[in-house]
Amino acid sequence: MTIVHPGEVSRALSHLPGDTDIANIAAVFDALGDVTRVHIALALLHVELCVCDLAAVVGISQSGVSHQLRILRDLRIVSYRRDGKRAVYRLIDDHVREVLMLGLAHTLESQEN
Amino acid sequence: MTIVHPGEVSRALSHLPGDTDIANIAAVFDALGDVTRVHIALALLHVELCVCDLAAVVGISQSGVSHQLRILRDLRIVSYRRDGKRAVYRLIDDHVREVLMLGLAHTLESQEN
DNA sequence: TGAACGTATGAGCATTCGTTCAGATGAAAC
DNA sequence: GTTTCATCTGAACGAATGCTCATACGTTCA
Repeated sequence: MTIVHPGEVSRALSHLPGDTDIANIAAVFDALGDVTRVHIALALLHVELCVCDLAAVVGISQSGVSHQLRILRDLRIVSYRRDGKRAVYRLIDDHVREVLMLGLAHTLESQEN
Repeated sequence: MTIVHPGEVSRALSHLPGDTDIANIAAVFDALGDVTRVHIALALLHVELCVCDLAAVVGISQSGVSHQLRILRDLRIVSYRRDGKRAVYRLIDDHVREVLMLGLAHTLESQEN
């Protein structure tokens, strides 16, 4: 396998993040790349919700939601506060909100053809 | 499993896209949620590249790149033009570029703590 | 303290995914 | 036509994923 356009290749390489950064970016998108997890994230776009309410919204077990929330927490997509026995989750910042809305916009656009 | 905050739940539900839309949004993020595919997409941020040059950049076989490009094509993340025997790929629009850069920004921010 | 409730975690299983290998398709040059 | 080269596709296999079940943790209230 040979390089056909060395100039373009080195231009591409020069703007490319390091392997660790690429892996982290992939991890963030992967976290949102699952129906259950985007469902959770979209549900949190405008309100905070506790785990059992999230389970009701997305329609899987409380345990399943908790497992997915761990992934979203680890990737700094959601955060939570304790309210007595409850854990109330929210999106971590407007940055995440923006990504979600771009994703939504992208799929709505794609439907037009 | 019971609903604890009916008001918040219905607020969440009222802003939620339909199941099909949610699945499509998840599919788009999932497409970018793989190291190889996001590597490809990031390589295309500023240049067009043919398949074999992409293989050189991301470091897997040309066949593997082609398989992943199919997924990115199907989800309207990349498009391509033919140049003789070659297929030259590019990001489909600035929308996608914006999503990628938000993802990059998010991971760079997360590193600060 | 002990019971009750919401949440988190670990194991196990079915399913999905990404890769390579081998071969097919299609375009250009002879 | 045939050869060559770049790309695409299908099969197959190991690795990773998401769910449920059962159980543990931690907080509240009696």
